[in-house]
Amino acid sequence: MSEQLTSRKENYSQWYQDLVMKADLAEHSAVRGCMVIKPYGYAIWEKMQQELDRRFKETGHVNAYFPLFIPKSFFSKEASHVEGFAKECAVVTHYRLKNDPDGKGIVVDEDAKLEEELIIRPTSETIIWNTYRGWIESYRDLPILVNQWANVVRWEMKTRLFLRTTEFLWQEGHTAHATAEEAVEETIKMLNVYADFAENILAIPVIKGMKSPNERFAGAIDTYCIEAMMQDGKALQAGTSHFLGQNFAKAFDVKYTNRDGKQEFVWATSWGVSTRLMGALIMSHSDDDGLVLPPRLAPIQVVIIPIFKNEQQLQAINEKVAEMKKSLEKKGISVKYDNRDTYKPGWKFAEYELKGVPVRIAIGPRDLENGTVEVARRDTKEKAIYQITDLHIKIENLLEQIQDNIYRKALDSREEKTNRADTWDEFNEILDNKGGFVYAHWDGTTETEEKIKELTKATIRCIPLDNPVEEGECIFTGKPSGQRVLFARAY
RNA sequence: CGGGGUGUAGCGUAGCCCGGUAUCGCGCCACAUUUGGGAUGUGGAGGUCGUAGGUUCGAAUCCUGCCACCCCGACCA
Repeated sequence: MSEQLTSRKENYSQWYQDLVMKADLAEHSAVRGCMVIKPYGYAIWEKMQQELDRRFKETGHVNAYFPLFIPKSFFSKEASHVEGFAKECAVVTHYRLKNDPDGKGIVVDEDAKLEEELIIRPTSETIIWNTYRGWIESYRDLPILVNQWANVVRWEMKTRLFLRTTEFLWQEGHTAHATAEEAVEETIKMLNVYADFAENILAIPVIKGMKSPNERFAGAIDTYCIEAMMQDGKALQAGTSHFLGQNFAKAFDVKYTNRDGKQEFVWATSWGVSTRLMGALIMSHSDDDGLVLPPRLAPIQVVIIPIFKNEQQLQAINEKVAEMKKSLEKKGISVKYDNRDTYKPGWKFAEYELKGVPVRIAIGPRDLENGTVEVARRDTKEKAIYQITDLHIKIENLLEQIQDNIYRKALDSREEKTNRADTWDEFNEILDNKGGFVYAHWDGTTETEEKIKELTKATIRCIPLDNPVEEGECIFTGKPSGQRVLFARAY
């Protein structure tokens, strides 16, 4: 069967790529490292946007938009920031093309060289803080709670559909506060928003934590993150929230006058999630038959497929389905009725499984006689016969059950892939044979962290927030440690 | 960016070593029979062989540059 995916067991990354393409989520474009997000993939991203945007607004944020281009000089104003991003910036140097004087084609017009090069934003802290300088004078102007939905460009060496592309879509929140306490509170608040979204909508369990100094965002005082575990035992950072201190305020001279009439630098946060979440979603739940979408995120929650031998039967089914569809939609359920006669039922079954539609309803002449339908759930592949009379209530419940089941399954899978290591040998043994998360003691130094990374490819994903205090010895150096940190090989 | 690989119809491929105008499967179109798990038969359409040059009477095939993608490293959300 030509439509089948490579199995996860056979080749996990091939499976991932097959799935992205065959489920019609995205494809490679003519531009290196850049993808085309196809309508079905974009519909899923739009659902993510809606859910996140609602949560941002509920927590007092507003949307705004800043330029794609950033003057080069802005980048050098915050030392560690430029260091972190300099190596992966796309630079605009000219503003005009002309016909090639030596023949056909078109060339850059060297006369149209920009006086100052423009950087295509890899992130917007610099342009935004340069702007905030003009917005903030008094404590009365604070806080500023702004989010931006945008595209950014990072010239990564190696790209992978959704997980790492040269251009990607994301949201970036940039807030300004009068006090450090308030900014820290904001940082944690947004981390919690992300965690809530990941667990309740995406059905992906995450571990909230703080990055080690080495893994911190360029320009941040503290970087918090949510970390998820994929089916192949690799970790994936699903979102970050940074406490930026006064670094950007100082770099861009953003001060406010406090109640005592004194000038103070403003405190900042930034936080973001990207289309990478699409990758997390796929690798958390999907199987060898295709995508598995949690109902709360699925653009199509229920697909109805008629089974008919002739036009007359189809007519009768159409009428029945119209009622069903209406009562389901009244419950807020998104329903697609696929009564095309150009594809056979079996083909459609496979197609919607590939696309991860949570519930499929099949209805044929037999059902019309009995007042029933066949209901199949995507997550477990189970089929059951339901009475049509109270179908909408049962489907509503079923969608919730599926949402829970998908989450629980992902959680079980993560637990199974979470281990503790007390010795260096044990640590290596777990990474090589099981993969997954490893809780282990670490002496707290960047040197040790880097050495471990070099030897095992495992990094400290985070220092979990709910970490118990536990005395122990660093698995690598044997030096004393006050708590375990979370290691894993990661995407 | 370093090492390895690939690029032939919408997709997957054979042919390349040893030069003579491209093979097969899926898909697509038409018709018929089908329709409760990816239908079958018959007929048909579809190709700048990634791209630009070079060698040659002749290039998918040999040579060079470039581009893209995949795998493994280094970098990262």
